[in-house]
Amino acid sequence: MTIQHPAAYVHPEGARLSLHVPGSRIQPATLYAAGSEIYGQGEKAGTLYQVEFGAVRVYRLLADGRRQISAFHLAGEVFGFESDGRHHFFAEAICATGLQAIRQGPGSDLSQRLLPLVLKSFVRAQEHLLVLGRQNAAERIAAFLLDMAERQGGLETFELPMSRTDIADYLGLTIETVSRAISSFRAKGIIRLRTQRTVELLKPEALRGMSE
Amino acid sequence: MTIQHPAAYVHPEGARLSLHVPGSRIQPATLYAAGSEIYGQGEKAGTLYQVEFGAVRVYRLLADGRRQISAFHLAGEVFGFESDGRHHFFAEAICATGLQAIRQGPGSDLSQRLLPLVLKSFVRAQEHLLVLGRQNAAERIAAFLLDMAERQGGLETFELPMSRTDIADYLGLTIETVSRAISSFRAKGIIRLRTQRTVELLKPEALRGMSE
DNA sequence: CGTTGACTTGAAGGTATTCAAGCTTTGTGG
DNA sequence: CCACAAAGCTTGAATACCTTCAAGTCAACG
Repeated sequence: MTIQHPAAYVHPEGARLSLHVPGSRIQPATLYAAGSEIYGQGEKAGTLYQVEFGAVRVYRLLADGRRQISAFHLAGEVFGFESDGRHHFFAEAICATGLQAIRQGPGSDLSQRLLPLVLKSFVRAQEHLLVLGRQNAAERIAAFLLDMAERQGGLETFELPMSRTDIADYLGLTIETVSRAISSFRAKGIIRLRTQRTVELLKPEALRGMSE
Repeated sequence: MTIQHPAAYVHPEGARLSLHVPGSRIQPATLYAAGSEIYGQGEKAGTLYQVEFGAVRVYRLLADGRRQISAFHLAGEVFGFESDGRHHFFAEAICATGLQAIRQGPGSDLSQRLLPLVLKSFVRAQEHLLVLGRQNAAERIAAFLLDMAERQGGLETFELPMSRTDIADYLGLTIETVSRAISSFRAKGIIRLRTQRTVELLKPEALRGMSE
């Protein structure tokens, strides 16, 4: 309902960094600037990506510009799965993001390792269906904040790499409704905002009580 | 929002039929009566199912009874994927349904064949996110009817195996809203109902125009 | 310090829900 | 085979929640 497909920012397409993230293969990561496109709807698929750092949004558009973000991907997570050789979605870097490409050599035993990753993404999507289909605005925001906290190590203070507009398009709400729900949590002493995108969970139980 | 988890009907658990569906392995199918449970949340997973005939709903419940159906499965389709050995969802037969069990022998090359199936389910779930997050009631019903028609061979007349309540819980609406949208399509001459569950598409283009 | 984009807050309006009643279909027992 | 009951579906009216429209505040950056 909100945003036009943003024209890709200028970004160092193909720029390569040598990164040594612990536990990762020692390979160069590709850097994507904030807002740059990783792949687009209709493009040929076949490459998977693992997030080294930063954050990615995967989304789809309706003809009139309404946007649904189906998933955010944070450090460590793998995305880029498609079913018939073509991408059905767009993927963009939300902020400066390093990606490790995983080539799908045909006939490799990669599918053995891929299956659990795809299954995890699938279960996550299904659980998000419950949020979009059956939860109200406050419940959606509560579930979202808890999910973000958990995926960033479970600490009580964490960062939101994405804008309110992104959150709205992920949760099927408007930016105003997102803002109001967050303000309401703040007024009730459930959360505190160190900055607009730094959240501190003061009463996580209160959020858990809402999201189920 | 609607339904309590229905107590499983009496059903011939383990009853076996010899079916010879063309193209399928010649193995006995298990018959499930309307409303009977195939698996439940928390149960040990590991078995996949292919629908021989009938229809299945896969869903999740909130503590207060709100239900979200994440997918329907019709003849030919495979379901039962789970990510960590436990089912996160419930699966029930909607009507009398025959299922072919696919055992996941560990270490088999089954994952090679499974991957495309999981990917297809994943893409389907992601596309449903767009419907739940960004489409209004009429658009949801339009998309649903087109999807049902297509999955039953693309004919202009097809059956809805599920109740209005199931449709509502799949589309994130109430039963009344589903009924009103269908009535509205009927009043506009877009569809005709031979019976309450037999739909005839008079102007499929009109529906296509709504769902994107 | 001024401008731009992101975010917040307020008020009015709209779409879907809730509550309620009536209708249709299906199944069951007499 | 009919009558009745139960379930499923439809329709109407009032309400609620979220959206839309509008204005104002805050933060980042040149």
